[in-house]
Amino acid sequence: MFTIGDFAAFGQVSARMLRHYDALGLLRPAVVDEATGYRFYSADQFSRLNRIVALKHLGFSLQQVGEIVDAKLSAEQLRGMLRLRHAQLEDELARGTARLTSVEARLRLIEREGHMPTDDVVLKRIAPIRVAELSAISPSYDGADIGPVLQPLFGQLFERLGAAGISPCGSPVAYYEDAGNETIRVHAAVPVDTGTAADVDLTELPELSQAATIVHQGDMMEAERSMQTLARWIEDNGYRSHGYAREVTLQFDPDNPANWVHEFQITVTRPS
Amino acid sequence: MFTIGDFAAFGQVSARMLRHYDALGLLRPAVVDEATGYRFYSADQFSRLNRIVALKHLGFSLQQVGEIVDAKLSAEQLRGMLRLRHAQLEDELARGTARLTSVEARLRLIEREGHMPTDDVVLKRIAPIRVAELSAISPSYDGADIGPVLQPLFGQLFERLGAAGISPCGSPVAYYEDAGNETIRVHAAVPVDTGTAADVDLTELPELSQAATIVHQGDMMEAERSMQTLARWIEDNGYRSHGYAREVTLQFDPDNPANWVHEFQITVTRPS
DNA sequence: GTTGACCTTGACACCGTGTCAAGGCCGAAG
DNA sequence: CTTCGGCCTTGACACGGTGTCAAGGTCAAC
Repeated sequence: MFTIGDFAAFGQVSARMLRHYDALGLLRPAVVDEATGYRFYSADQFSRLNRIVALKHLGFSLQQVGEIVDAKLSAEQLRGMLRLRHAQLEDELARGTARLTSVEARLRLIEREGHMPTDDVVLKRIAPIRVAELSAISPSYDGADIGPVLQPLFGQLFERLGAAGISPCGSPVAYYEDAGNETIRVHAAVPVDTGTAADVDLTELPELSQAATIVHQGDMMEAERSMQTLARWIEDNGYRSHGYAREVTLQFDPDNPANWVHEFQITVTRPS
Repeated sequence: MFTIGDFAAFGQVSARMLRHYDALGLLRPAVVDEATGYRFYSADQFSRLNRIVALKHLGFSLQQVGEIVDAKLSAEQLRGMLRLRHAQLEDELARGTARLTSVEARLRLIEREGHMPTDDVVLKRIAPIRVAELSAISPSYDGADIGPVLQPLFGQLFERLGAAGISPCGSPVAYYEDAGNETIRVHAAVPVDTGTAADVDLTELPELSQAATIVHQGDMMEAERSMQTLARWIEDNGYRSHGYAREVTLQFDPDNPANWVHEFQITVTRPS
């Protein structure tokens, strides 16, 4: 017979946890002194304790451990739990390595530049969106060429939507497609949830299951800076960009481009 | 200006968390309507939110995130935190892969045997222990040879300790050393915390920084079964045993060996 | 003016574990 | 026999990040 302290010390668990397991019915002491409430454990309870510890060590919750050790599960169910856990662990590991590369990227960045960036890239999923849009051709990818095409396009779009009594339900989005001959097709889109108008295109922007995004503040003439940050992040963190890019207008001030706020979104994948 | 819901949706955070960040002072809304308490966020707060999200994603706690984004840290301190985090992550990863191999080992075991073992191996650290001991030579490693040597040795040991007025402060431990010519030296030891007696050896059993242990119930004649389980576990889980083994007697019943309980301990290392 | 979607605060829950406090029990030393 | 130190008891609170619920206020659209 062991007192709770001895049992705990030998079993490499805290007495607190043994009481907890008792409360959960996971591991009851062999004997409880009726008068004093003292718990006493027998030597052969070490094997149960070890089962619990081992399972906990695999990352099962105490509840799952309880189900497993009390053999409420068939071998088949057990296999199922283990396989599930296996999948979860692989997932965690993948996330863990991604974290690690991110931290390493940060370290490199700080070594290189002596400080941390103030604009931060985050990875997100972009849900599909129904939009109304107009498009046009721009002679090049240069910001100086795109702006003059895009601005009036948005102007027209809002005008036509207003005329049709449709109001946007989200922030305007611009995106681009290669149109050959060094030119690109510029799309000005705005989310709508319903309604239709003859003179705008209704379409659905597809989901971006993994997009690297960065918030750019200020004039689009300086967008290059943010795009570079984004590109470097993608490379440093072991992703590969997939070309498809969007710009979401979060704040627009016709009088002062310095107040503009955009989010750039680029789909990325992790080559493994 | 965004309401909390919009800001949350776009930033891929829950509104609950935005309120939480507000409470922590981590991200205060740009405007709070005095009359209604409504929070409003400005578009340029997305960059702060993104910094927070990105840092959280590296696994920093909200408190650490706060310190980092509020630039309370010098670049040097920042480097320090990142390096620390880097080390932690590597640790976690190592533990994660160990877990994964353990789960895989379990799966193999269950596929092989159709059920889970009831005796479970756990890895522990064994602290160094001061012991009083006697030793003798046994002709072989065979349990049938060792028992008859070990038993009287323990008898003598306890007798001499009793005579010296010393009482043990832990469970008896047996361990073995190769003594050449196929023979082994058998040690019978028992932990003591103080006192000395001329006719026993006082020594310290060294720490075992990583030992695979299993609890064996019953007669030592069947110890082989548990030892095999242990050996297989060690192999399946990617460790290598290091020869050095101990047997701790957790329960001893002179009348009925079926009631005996021992723990076997073998030092292991993880070759990587 | 009604309705439905959104906002507010405050609270409780999860889980595994540490820690603290107030008090009881036990064994050894005086 | 008393006292003391070390163990035991129960009960509580805390951590952290997040979900969820309830009760009530606000806002915009119809």
